[in-house]
Order: sequence, then structure tokens, then C-alpha cells
Amino acid sequence: MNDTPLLPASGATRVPADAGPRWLNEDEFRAWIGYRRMRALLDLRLARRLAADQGLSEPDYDVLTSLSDAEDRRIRLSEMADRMLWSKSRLSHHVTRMQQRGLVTREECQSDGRGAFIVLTEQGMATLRAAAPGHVAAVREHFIDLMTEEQVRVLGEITGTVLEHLREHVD
Amino acid sequence: MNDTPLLPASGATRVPADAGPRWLNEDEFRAWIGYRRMRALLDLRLARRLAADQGLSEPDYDVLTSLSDAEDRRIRLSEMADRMLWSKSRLSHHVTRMQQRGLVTREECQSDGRGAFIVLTEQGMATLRAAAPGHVAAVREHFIDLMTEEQVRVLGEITGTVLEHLREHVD
DNA sequence: ATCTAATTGTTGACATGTCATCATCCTGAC
DNA sequence: GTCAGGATGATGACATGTCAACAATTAGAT
Repeated sequence: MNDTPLLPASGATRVPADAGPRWLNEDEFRAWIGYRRMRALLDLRLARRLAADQGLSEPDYDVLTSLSDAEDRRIRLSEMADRMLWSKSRLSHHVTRMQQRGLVTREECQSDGRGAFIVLTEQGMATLRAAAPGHVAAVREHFIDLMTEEQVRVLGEITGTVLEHLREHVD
Repeated sequence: MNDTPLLPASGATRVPADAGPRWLNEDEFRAWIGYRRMRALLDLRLARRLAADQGLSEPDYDVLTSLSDAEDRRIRLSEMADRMLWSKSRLSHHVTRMQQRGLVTREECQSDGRGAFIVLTEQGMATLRAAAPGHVAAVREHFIDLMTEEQVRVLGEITGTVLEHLREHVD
């Protein structure tokens, strides 16, 4: 995805003095573009593996995992959307599709007439169990195991910082 | 996106001895999940900014940037797709849509009857110029400027390594 | 109790991305 | 030349995601 030399078209990505906005210097540019490209290729790779193994998409896998981590393998749609950082609309649509494949079910909520529980089915759990080892292996092979321990640590720091910032700064 | 405790449902994300596949240890888990969450939130933020400023999506911006970096602001569709790491199909569809908005045009290729050049229009260039400063500012505010120089450097290393690996390992 | 405001979840319209297929054209072996 | 095989782009069918609107229900102030 994207080649995205941020702009100063034609390679002039470093700061043109202090005029106007601050473009990216060489290291910054490398990190930013690298991040974007890595994202594109890594996703593709992991998605292919998941699809080949169990016919799951990454979003499918995320939904299954999220449910498998929930108490009693069931959780309110809204709560689930929050945890996953998805919109309720997206999750509702996606659950509908996964429901048609027998991976999850809906149940109504007693305490709240509006509410809906999303429940992991046995088939869904079985599929997740079957998919997980290969997925983890792929994550290692194409990502985690390529880094030194130090790099893993730093990446954890970075994402922690950025996430904290983005969560405060909700606009 | 995703909460994705990789699997060993309910938090047991560290290695259960050496049985079966190797799950992720604490640091690795932090890095992996952090990466995925950061991706989700950061994208959202940048996309919103781009949309608010100039009505562009991130893919739109990538296309414009890619063209603005090309010789004469024109390039063969195929070459462009390669550079962007997009499929030709995706690019063709997207160009069609951007063409309808006047941001790019198609021109036929003299030397190859099958070929098509994608060309950046004046309006496209103007839109990119208008969008870029805000985009770079957002990239800095929500990402680059949150890191130390050292962290930026390490991130550049990491993405370089992963990309090299993924490109060799094309499957 | 009542009435407004907020929340929950679903839905339809639409933008985007993927895949497989197709018509067209080029290329290289013969 | 010509013919098989590959490359180029376009396209239709379909999966996915976004956004705005909606019905149903709950919560909070009065």
C-alpha cells in the first residue's frame, strides 16, 4: 500500500529551513514510510495465511479471539465494539455475516431490552483453535522473530506512547 | 481494530513450556497488540484529518503523492501499482473514481497499445498541495513527534528488516 | 409519573477492496 | 510471418467498511 513520500514532491522530504510546516527528515521519513509499507505487506501475508488455513479473514479472527477472551464466551455488542476499537455498526454487520457461517450467535439481553449478546459457538471456538497456531507462527515468522529483544521492547514503548496520546486526544 | 490476545484464550499469552507452537511472551505480546491497535487508531485519526481538510481518503492521498513524484506527473498504471504495492485492479478502480472527481486523468500510451498513463491534473496537484501541510502536521503530532530520535531510528530499522524479509519471502 | 436526552443495536445507501475473467496487445520461438 | 504465451488494463460480482438515519429502550431531571 502507498508509496507516500509525504509530499514535498520528488524526494524533497527534508525540512526546507523553517518555512511553512516541518516536513520529515531522513530518519523520520524512513520510519513513517517504512511503517506504512510494512503495514501493507505484513497484513497481506497474515491475511493469506489465515484465509488458506481456515477461511478466516483478519477481522473474523479478531472477533473470535475477542469472544474467546470474554467471560462465558459471550459479551454485549457494545462492550465488544469498544474493546475491539470497532464501530458498533461495523461489528453488527460483521457479526451478521459470521452468524450466517455458524461461527457466532446472538442472544437477547434480559437486563436491557435493547441489548444483544454475541456468543461464540462451538464451531467458532473450534475454528479459532485450529487457526491460532498457524497465525501465531506467521506473526513470529514475518514479524516478531525478525526483531531483537531490544527492538521488540522499543516497539512496545512506541506503541504504548502513541496509543496513550491518541486515547487522551480523542478530539 | 482488534483486541487480539493472540489466542491462548483468557490471557495465557505466554509460552506454555515448549508444547506446541510458541505463543508470545509479555514483551512480544505488548509489541504485537500495540502495533495492531496503534494501526487502527492512528489511521482513523489521519483519515479524519485528510477528509476534513480536502475531502480526501488516505488512498486518494497516496495516489496523488505517487503521481506528484512521477516524471511529468504521469506514469503507467502498472508501474504505479508496483510502486504503491497495490493490485492493478484496485488501482484501476480507484483511478476511475478519482477521475470522476477531476483529480487525475487517463491517457493512452503510444508505445504500447494496451497501456494507459495515469496523469495528475492541475486540480489534483492543487488539492495535494492544499492537503499536504495538514497531513504532515498530523503525522508529526500523532506519531513522529511522540518518539525520541532513538525510537524513530529503531522503528526505521525494524520496518526495514521486516520489509526486506517480506520481499524476499514472496511465497 | 413524565418527558427529554442519551444509549443500544440494526439497517440501507454507498465507498472501497478482492478475485476471477476478459479483450486487447506485445513478444519470442519457430 | 505466425502463433502460443504472457502482459496490460478494465470490468462485474461480491466481501467489507463507513456514515447517517432509525426504532426501541433506558436514564435522569423535574
